[in-house]
Amino acid sequence: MARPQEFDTAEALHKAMGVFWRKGYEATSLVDLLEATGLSKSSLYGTFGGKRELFLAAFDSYREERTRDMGQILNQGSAREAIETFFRTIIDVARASEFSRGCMSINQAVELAPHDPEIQGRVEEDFQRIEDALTYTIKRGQADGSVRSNKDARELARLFVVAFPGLQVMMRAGGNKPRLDDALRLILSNLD
Amino acid sequence: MARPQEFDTAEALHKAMGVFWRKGYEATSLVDLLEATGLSKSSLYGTFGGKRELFLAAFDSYREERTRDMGQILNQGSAREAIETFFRTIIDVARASEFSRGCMSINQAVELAPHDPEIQGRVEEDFQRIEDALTYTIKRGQADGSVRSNKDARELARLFVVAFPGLQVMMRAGGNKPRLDDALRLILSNLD
DNA sequence: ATTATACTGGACCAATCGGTCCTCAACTCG
DNA sequence: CGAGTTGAGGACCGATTGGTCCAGTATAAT
Repeated sequence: MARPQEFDTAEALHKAMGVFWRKGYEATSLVDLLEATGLSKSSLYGTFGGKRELFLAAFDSYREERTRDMGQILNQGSAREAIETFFRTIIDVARASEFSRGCMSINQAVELAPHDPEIQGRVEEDFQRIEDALTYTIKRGQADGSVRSNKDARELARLFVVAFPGLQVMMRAGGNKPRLDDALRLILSNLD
Repeated sequence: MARPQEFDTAEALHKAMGVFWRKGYEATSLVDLLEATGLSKSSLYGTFGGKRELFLAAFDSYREERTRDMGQILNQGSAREAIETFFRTIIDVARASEFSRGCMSINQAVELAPHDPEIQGRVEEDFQRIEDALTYTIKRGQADGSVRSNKDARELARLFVVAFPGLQVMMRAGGNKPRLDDALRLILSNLD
C-alpha cells in the first residue's frame, strides 16, 4: 500500500495555472512553480511529469474553465445583454485586480502558438469555440429581438472574435479606460 | 587611433530586431542574437551594452519604422481607402510570409508590458499614436466624404485601435482566413 | 618604430535552468 | 515484524544563461 499523497492535485494544478497565466511559459521557472504549489520537485515531477506537461495540463484546465464560464454568461438573459455581459466581464475582471493577466489563450497565441503546433491547435480551437458560441447567441438574439442587426450571425460573431483578443491584450498591457469603454460601446453597437 | 568597426551597427540592430520580433524577449538567447547579427559577444556588448539594452534599441527602432509606415499609408489617397489599406496590410504581410511575426508592440503588450513599466510606457505610447493617427484620418475622411459615418472620430478610432491587436494576435497565431476577412469587412463597415 | 585607442575572438565565470536520483517516510497487507 | 509501493525532500547533474575579461588585432598619430 503506497504512501498517501499529501497535497491536492487539482489545487496544485490551479496554483501552477495562475503562475503560467501571469508570467507565460518561458519566464516561469521551476522555482516559481514550486513556490506557488508548495510541492517539492519530486512531487511535481512525479505527479505531472515535467514543466511542459504541467503547462499543458494547466492550460487545458484554464480553457475548460473559461469555456464553462462563457457558456454560463452567454446563456443567461436576453442574447444582447449576455453578449454585453461577456465583454464587459473582460474589462471588469481585469480592473478589479492589481495585476491584469488578460486571457491565457490569447497570451499563448502570442507566445507559443507561432512556434508550437500543439499550442496553436488549442488556441485555434478556442477561437473557434468562441466564434460558435457567439454565432449561436447572436442567432438567439435575432430570434428574440434583442439583437436588432439582421446581418449574418457568423459574420457578426467573427467581428466579436477579433475584438476579444484586442480587448484582452489592451487590458493586459494596462488598459486605458476611455479607449476601452468607447471601443466596446461601438463594437456592441454592431448588434443594433 | 582606434581600430575601425567591421560590422554595420544599424544592420546588426535590424537583425536583432527580427529575432526579438519573432521569438519575444525571454525565449531569445544570446546565442540566437550572435548568430543573427554575426557579432562576437564582445562586439555586441561593446556596442549595445547587453541583452536588455539591445532589446530596447531594437524595439524603439521597430516602433519608429512602423510609425513611419503607418503615416505613409494613412496619408495616401482617400481616408476611407487609406484606413482599409492599413488594416489589409496587416493581413497581407502576414500571409506573404511563412512565419507570422504579428506586431512587436502587441507581442510586448502581452509579454513584458504587464511586468515592466518601461515597456508598458512604450506600448501605451504606440496605442495612443495609432489612435491619434486614425482619429486624424477619420476626420479627414468625414471632411472629404469618403468616411460616411458621422460618429465621433475619436470613438471610431478607438474601435479600430482595439481591432488592431485583435487582428495582429490572430495572424500571429495562425490566421483563419474567412474569420479575418469577415471580421475586417464588418469592422471597416463602421466607417460607412 | 612606438603609443594609444577601440575592436575582435573566445575563454572563463557564477548563477540558473529543467531534470534525475537517492534516501527516507508513510501507508497497508500478510 | 518485514515486504512492497508510492510520496516527499533535497542533493546532484549537465547544459544553458547573460555577463566579464584577457590577449591579440587594426588603425592613425607621433
